[in-house]
Amino acid sequence: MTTVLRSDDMRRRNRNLIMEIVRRKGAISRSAIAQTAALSPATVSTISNDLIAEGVLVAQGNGSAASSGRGRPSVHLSINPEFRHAVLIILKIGALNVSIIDYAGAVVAHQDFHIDMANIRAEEFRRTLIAEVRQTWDTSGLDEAQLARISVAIQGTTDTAGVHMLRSPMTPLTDVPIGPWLEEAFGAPVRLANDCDLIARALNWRDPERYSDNFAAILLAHGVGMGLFLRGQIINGTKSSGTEFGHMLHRPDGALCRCGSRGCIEANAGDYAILRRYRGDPADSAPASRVSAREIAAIAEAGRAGNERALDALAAAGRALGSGLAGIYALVDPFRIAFVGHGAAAFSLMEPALRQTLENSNARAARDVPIDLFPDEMPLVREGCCIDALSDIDARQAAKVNDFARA
Amino acid sequence: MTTVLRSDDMRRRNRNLIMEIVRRKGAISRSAIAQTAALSPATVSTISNDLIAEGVLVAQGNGSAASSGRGRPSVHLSINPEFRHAVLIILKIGALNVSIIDYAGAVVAHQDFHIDMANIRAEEFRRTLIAEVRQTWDTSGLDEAQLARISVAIQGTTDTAGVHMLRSPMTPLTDVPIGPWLEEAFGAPVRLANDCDLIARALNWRDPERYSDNFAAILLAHGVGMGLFLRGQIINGTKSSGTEFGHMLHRPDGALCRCGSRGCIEANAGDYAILRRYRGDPADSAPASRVSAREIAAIAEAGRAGNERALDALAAAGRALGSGLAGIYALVDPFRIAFVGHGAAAFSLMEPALRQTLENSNARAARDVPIDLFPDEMPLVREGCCIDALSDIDARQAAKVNDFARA
DNA sequence: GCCCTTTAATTCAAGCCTCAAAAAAAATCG
DNA sequence: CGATTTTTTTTGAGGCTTGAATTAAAGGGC
Repeated sequence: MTTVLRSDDMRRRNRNLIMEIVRRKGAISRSAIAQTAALSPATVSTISNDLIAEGVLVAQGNGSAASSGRGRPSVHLSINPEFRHAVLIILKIGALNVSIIDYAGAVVAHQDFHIDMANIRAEEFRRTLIAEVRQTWDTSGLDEAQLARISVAIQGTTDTAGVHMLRSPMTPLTDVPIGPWLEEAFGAPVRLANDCDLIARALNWRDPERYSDNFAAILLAHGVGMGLFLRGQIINGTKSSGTEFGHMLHRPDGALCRCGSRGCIEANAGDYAILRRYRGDPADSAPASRVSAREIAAIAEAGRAGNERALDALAAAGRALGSGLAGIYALVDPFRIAFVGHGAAAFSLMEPALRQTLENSNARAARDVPIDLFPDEMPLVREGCCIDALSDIDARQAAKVNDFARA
Repeated sequence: MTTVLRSDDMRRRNRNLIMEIVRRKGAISRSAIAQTAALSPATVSTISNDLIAEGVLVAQGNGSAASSGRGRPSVHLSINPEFRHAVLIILKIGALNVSIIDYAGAVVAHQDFHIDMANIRAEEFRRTLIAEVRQTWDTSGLDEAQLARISVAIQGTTDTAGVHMLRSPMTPLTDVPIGPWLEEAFGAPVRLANDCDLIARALNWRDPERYSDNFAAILLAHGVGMGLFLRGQIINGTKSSGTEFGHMLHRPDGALCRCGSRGCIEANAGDYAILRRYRGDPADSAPASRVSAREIAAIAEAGRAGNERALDALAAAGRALGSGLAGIYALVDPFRIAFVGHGAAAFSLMEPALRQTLENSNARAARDVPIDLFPDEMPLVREGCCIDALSDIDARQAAKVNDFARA
């Protein structure tokens, strides 16, 4: 069922549109905004002057930008970095990275911590997390009133609201209320998101031409995860965020997975699975708990040098990924894939098996699906987390102004 | 990227909202509309009087509806059946059903034709189709200017635009331009849609409480198809409509499918697959070309009486369906399923195997997913086709009025 | 039979919002 | 220094929704 539309909704949406354009372009004149947004100059003027008055945007005399000829010079608008700040937290096995960013997305403070969550109790985790975030915040020298949002990227699943961390390979703890913890400690809205979802979000942000309606980001690391966009919207569980692509069944009674099941895609394409097969360990042997990027790189190297076991292990990974994709492609026509993470560095050796698997499937046309590689996932996770935080601040500010005007 | 919003968009959307409410409620007063839509009585008054002036709605003195007490009696608004008419065409193996409906969705003419498309040439198909539609139209005695829309339900896939029929089990013809044929012959907009998608649409229309954000309709007939809603939107291929759920791989090198591959879900759960296994025919024997509903019912009957082969065949179907669902549930958390078609009448005997398969999968929680049964798919296909046609007429009319006002 | 109460629908003025056109601002060019 | 050019702002018009006031059309009570 559609929902009512009032005139302030109109303003809010056009305002968000302008913010999106400014964020993407960095610095842009009012008239250029009007053109890209298909809004009239008058409207852009009104809205952007409001934004400047609020302190959201700043106008900077065109400055260096070659006073490009005749006419009144355009004034470039840009995000006011000082307007608000956000905390980005990236939680992954063994590590906790905290960044403080300004409203323009620049990192103003950053610290990396080690954390072993394998045997941690919830209360200890809570204290550690808060202490390390606070410590990082303090190095920024900012007033806490400046903090408008905390975004957390996690390996694992969250509830849809992005409040609790349901399950994660980092820890045996389940249903961890990270959201409420941080909200209570810092008084700012908090949202958790799955790392793969954030990678997909980042790709969509970076290059909306390529990554718009339908595409997936597949993280090839210790585990295998997927961030999926369909019809321009991110698809995550109805109850939890993050698709469990890695735990789709590839081969009944196949190799043993970290999750305890057998035959998952991950049990064939995750780091530990590739290593296990390369070593010739039995398929039901316990997954290694940690595999370094170097080890995977070494296997790829061996494969390129012609090592049969390496080639076999990587081909198996390719087949598992291909069969999972074929399943999805039966539901939705083939779409672009980005393989992300250090597994992507070995992808060229998985690719033939993957494409062959697609060709043998019912989604034959998927054989030629475009695939991009991003061996380092961290910049994408950070970028996704960043845009998640900032666009949320934008939206909240727009809603606040609206409510204020109404009251 | 979001898009601009102007004040006429607002009006169009609120108008559509009102139409949706009137369509769903059948006859409803202005004040009741205002309440359900969360619009002010003033706005509803303005818009609905416009609609009445255009002839879209009619006002009927509350009539029978017990003059419910004090106060000025409410006037019920309802769709004006005479405003426009639509042609609904349902194409399935061996049959071509044509209905003419009025603007309120009532069938004013209907004819069923037999058609064998196994060895038909495109030109002959075109002529037959047009002739039979025209013949049915003529029995209605309506003026052709009354025809505002043609909606076609097909077994098979279409392009996303809903213009060409790409592939269908009905015929070896591919890429059949049914849309352009009919548009040229009747001068009304035409859209083709996959039958499973329409079934899902119908469920969403009938019972939006139950079938809203995430659910799937699975058609169990000769083939196995799926209409899938995620986040309230129908998901079909990026290039073709209709998910190919039936051709997801269930078991590598498994039973022979109609499509030529092996191990598809359909090759285990389609009519012919159940019959084949029941008879004890080898799994690679050629699929029967047609199986009647009675045959499936007989197998179910035998199963209920304890026949082992029948139970085995139906359990195999349940396992195949369960494994396909488990795959989807790994991507999206478990959602409600409606099994539709005569296979649904035998579902109780597939259910234990299906739920067991889910329980053994990684989507363990999916074991308790709610499942509804609709043994007769035709009313749903018709209803989906009907609402598809009518809501399109509504939207076009709203856009036309808007454009007119702007010019 | 008349007046009061109650509920539905309409009218009206006000407040937003966007837009086109005109005006103002701020440069360059000759 | 005035003409030209381009950007931005101002202004007036028109569309939309809304709350409040008004009108319409009943039933209830005396």
